[in-house]
Amino acid sequence: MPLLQLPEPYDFELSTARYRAFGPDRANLWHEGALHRVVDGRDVRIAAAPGGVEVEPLDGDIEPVVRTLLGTDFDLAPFYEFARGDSILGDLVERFAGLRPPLNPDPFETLVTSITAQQVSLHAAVSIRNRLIERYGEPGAVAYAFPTRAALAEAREDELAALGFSRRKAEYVVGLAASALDLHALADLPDDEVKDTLVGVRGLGEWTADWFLARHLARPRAWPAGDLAVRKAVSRFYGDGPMLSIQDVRALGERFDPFQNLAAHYLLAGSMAP
DNA sequence: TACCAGGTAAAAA
DNA sequence: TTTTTACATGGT
Repeated sequence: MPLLQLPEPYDFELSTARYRAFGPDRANLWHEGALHRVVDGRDVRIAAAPGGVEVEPLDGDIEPVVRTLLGTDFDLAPFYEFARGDSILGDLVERFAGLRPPLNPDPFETLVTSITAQQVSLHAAVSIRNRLIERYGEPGAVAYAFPTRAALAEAREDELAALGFSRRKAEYVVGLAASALDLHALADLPDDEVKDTLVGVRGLGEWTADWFLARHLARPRAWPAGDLAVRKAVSRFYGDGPMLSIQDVRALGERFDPFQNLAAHYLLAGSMAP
């Protein structure tokens, strides 16, 4: 069985918890102890193994996608060193040692996923997204390939609405898919230009742009201050009672510079636990 | 049954 | 310019 070595520390259970937390995700499916995702039409199975992960099948096209999916881009050592200077964050990095935020390998999928999650609970978002995947995606052996941009560019808004999208969100998804914007080119731009570009697209606001920077581009300073769960987490760990405003949370993120992205994920992890 | 949930654009003030 | 409202589903 092909083994992919991962940097230490790496905690597979912790890092993949997101794929199980809000119900099964058809495109990143947890099945019999392994994570499945379709890469270039092939169903790839990823499971924990001593010294890394078993990946089947594995080749030069699949490896970078799996590495992205497992968040190996993140360099934890300097962040952990930084966290020791903050008693709250220091405690969290000990409790969640080896947690690496999983990244979404595809920019279009990242944005459509964010649109589905706008405003509604993540349980509701996953449910609606799964119906989208089953309707417009391609089934693999276990998981589904997420719908292509071309497939959604030609989708009827009525049909998306029938899947549970609001009329507005159906317009956002089809409009984004049919737009001329080169989503892969965003990877070459600095954070603020990525945000400016995305926020200029109808249906994509600052929250969506911040999570795109954090969970697709793995930008170290990405800080989704407007995210309700981030606000709750920051308020719990650094506030004194009432929930902090978006502006307060945005300002407070400066204390984690240049590790805002990892800090956000560890705070969220700590917030999920009792 | 209500109400809230990892927002956004457009209308109204 | 700032504040309010409509939106749609799933869980509690």
